[in-house]
Amino acid sequence: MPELPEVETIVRDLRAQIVAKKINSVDVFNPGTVNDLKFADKVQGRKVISINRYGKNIVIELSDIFIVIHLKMTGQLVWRDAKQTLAGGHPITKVGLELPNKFTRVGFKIGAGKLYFNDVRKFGWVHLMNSDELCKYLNKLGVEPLTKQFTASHLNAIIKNRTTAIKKVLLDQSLIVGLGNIYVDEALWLAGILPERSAKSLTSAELKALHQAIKKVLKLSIKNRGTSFSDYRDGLGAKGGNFKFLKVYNRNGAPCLKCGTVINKKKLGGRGTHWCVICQH
DNA sequence: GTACTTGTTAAACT
DNA sequence: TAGTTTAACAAGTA
Repeated sequence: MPELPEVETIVRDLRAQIVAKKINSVDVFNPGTVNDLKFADKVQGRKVISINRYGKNIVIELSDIFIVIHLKMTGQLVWRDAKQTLAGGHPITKVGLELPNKFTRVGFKIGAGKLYFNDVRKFGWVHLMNSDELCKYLNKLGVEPLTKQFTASHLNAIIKNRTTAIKKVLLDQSLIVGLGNIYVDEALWLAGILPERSAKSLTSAELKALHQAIKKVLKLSIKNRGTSFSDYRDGLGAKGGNFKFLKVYNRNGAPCLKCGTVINKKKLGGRGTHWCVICQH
């Protein structure tokens, strides 16, 4: 699922393709994906000024308005150049990779290429916001974990009065942005902390370990261009390479990479949670 | 037919 | 009031 590393990868890919180019036309294939009946009319003819990531949100800045995109679980944002080639310039020869397809919800013609928003489950959205609406929306988000604002003491302030499970706190986008089910499990394994531990019960040493682990797992995945299980694709339609670097997520039944004990899986807060009974306390 | 997958939020709690 | 919990959303896959 697209979490911070995946969204960051997409934004970097697209930045090289769409900035300073004009949006020539827009096709809204699924009206429920957008928030404005005149979405296409309002976007067509404008130039892309910038594209940035805020948490798991993608913000495309136009002259006086913003396109805000959330991929939720199965959303994709894929660029196709005029030659309709895949990442690396390879021409599309495989059936099923043509775009738009039946899951394409919005299509943009930008410069000489096309940008497709695909989403199997229709959870994702493409919204138009003015600067006031964008500010109000972004103000609800918590700290970015890869900025210098995210210090160990900041993390301490977040967890110190919370009795709920540390995993749930880390998933709360109003506290810390960008972590989803994959990287929370990875960070807690790396820090040696049980996902169900009460947030406020963490010791000072555990807090520091967790702070470092969060940054480490996110940076590793960005380096590997994100984790692809099924739906995630980068901005050019290719899979990410971080799957084989995962230490616990989706490794239930396999040996722990620290101690060899079989990795467990159970539901916590309605989410599949993976952990090692020996290494995490 | 049923269980399962997850990011976010609204609503219902304590 | 603030923190916490749960259900709901959607739709394809196993």
